[in-house]
Amino acid sequence: MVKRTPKRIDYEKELRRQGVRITRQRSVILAILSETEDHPDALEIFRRASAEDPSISLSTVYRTMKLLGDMGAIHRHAFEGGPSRFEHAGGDHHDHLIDIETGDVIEFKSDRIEQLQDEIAKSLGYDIVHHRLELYGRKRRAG
Amino acid sequence: MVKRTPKRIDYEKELRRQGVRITRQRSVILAILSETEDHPDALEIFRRASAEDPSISLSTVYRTMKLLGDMGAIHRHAFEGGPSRFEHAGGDHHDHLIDIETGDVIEFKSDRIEQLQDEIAKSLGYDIVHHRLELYGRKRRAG
DNA sequence: TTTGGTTTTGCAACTGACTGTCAACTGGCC
DNA sequence: GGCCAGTTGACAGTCAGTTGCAAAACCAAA
Repeated sequence: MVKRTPKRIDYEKELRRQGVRITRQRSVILAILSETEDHPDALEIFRRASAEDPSISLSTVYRTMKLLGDMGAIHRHAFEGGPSRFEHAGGDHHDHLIDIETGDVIEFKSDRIEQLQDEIAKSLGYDIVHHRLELYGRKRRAG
Repeated sequence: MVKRTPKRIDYEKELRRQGVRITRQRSVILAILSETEDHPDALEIFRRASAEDPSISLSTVYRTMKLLGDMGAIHRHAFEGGPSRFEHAGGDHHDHLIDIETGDVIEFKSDRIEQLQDEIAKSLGYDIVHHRLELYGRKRRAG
């Protein structure tokens, strides 16, 4: 497995090209998403956005996350027992290991697992459209 | 991968042994769970239970699912874009392939994938407590 | 078998995470 | 700068599930 390399993307240009109107609110949210390395939920994004622009509403955050999800600019993850968390879609595909004690999310990738998934789906007569692989674990105590 | 063998379990005795009071409602729900081969959600269980005992309430279904989940008698699956679905915990561990057109759930198992997951977690300094692997796919059109 | 004291239940009100409605506002092509 | 479809904030509504409470029901003990 391989840790993903951070990557700062210029969403605005690309989204504008796709006909998306870039409002002040969207601009603020996009900046937050492109800068963050973690996986914030809507409320956290709202909090960070409010610091930039106190007039922004939570509805707008939700609407924007939905829009960006549909445009493929971000990925939504519904980890167990919590609200959806988001990340920008810039990097290459990866899965997640969630620290059940801290909620931290670690990204990993395994071509071998992906390949096995394809084989399994094929043997059952299916084509995979997408998948979800999440490991929930606890940090090993040293010693 | 291997399809799981159906298995009818006597929950009542085991639960009673663990100090769980077996009420009329729980008995009905347990019978439904032990007989079904699919992955019903709370509302569907409620519907089936209502046929047995019209006085049963949806709250009781939810409460019972929570209790049985905590006792380890059933597994709860929160597949994408829908309510939790349940299955009895009798069989051996498996993952799920969800038909995105019909909602059908197919069970599969891959020791190789499990093994790779363990290796990945270990290499990241974690012990896996549990995991979630779901393939979302479309049936391949013959021809 | 009756009793008694927890537990559990049904109902209804509540919660969290969104989604929809609508009048007011505003990007961005002209 | 003007226009106007697209977007926003406020807030009501939805959906899945949880919770408070008085009444009912387990089931261990007598």
